[in-house]
Amino acid sequence: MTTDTLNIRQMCDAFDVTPRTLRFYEAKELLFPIREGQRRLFTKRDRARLKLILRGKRFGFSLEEIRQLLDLYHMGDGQEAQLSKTYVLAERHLADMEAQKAELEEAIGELKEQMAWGAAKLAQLAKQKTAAA
Amino acid sequence: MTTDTLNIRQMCDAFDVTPRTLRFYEAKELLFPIREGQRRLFTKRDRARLKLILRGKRFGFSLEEIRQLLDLYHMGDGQEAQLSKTYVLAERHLADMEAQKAELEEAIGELKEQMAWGAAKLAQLAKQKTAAA
DNA sequence: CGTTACGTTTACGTGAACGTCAACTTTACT
DNA sequence: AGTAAAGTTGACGTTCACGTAAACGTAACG
Repeated sequence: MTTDTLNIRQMCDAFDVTPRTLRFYEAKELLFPIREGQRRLFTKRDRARLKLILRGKRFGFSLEEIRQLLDLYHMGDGQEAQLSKTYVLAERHLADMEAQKAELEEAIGELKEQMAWGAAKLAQLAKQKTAAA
Repeated sequence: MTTDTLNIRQMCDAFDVTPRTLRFYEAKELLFPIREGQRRLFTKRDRARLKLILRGKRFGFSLEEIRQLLDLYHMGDGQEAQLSKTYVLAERHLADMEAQKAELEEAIGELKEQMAWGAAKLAQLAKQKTAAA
């Protein structure tokens, strides 16, 4: 196997982000690449985290929210207090996502309705054109 | 029936936004309140649009994207060219939302897995405490 | 008629999430 | 040894989506 770590360019290509973004995420403590001399090397863990970061962004979470939530996916074998605190956060997060899913389904339904209406309107216009010919 | 329009304060209370936000949305041509003298009056149409705006925001769309999409829900009886252009945009929007829904379902699934793991860990810790007592 | 409440415009400020540029190292060739 | 490529650290700039403060209008109330 190759080194199992990616340099910044490989990481950027893999996730379609800029170096600036990765450095920024590191500064914000969302990623923790190891260093080889002065250069960053992104581990498997960083890749997993970045995937979650980008997903979180798509769902409209801020980086700060995401930072908190990342711990959910890295629930180490900490002490009970920390673990249960994290668990509570996860519950909230889950509820939020399920609410969003419901809203999304509603939105999709409504948009489809509108589109059906538009399609009908277009068909009607097409018919008029045919009749006129 | 009362006037069927809301002043800015009523509108803010109804949607939990600030006056600044409503004025900002008007400046960005997302809302078109009518004027009574110098004051804004928000119509039923504005309420429908604001609902869509806030929904769009929750799904991570920018205000500019939302502005374009708002026309989808107000597909007037325009001419065919405009109507079909709008329709195409709607198709893209729909595809985007369904992709997001899929991603969301995946995320929910993964989070649930993590939570199950965390719950097990917590149960285990509780058991240890019981045993120690 | 003053003032209080509500709204308005104008304008500058702010936090988040990067973009961009300059100056510098380090490694990799030739 | 020279130089190009890739990466690094500041540091300032930018866009979006508003917040916030100042100065003003106006309609109603005591």
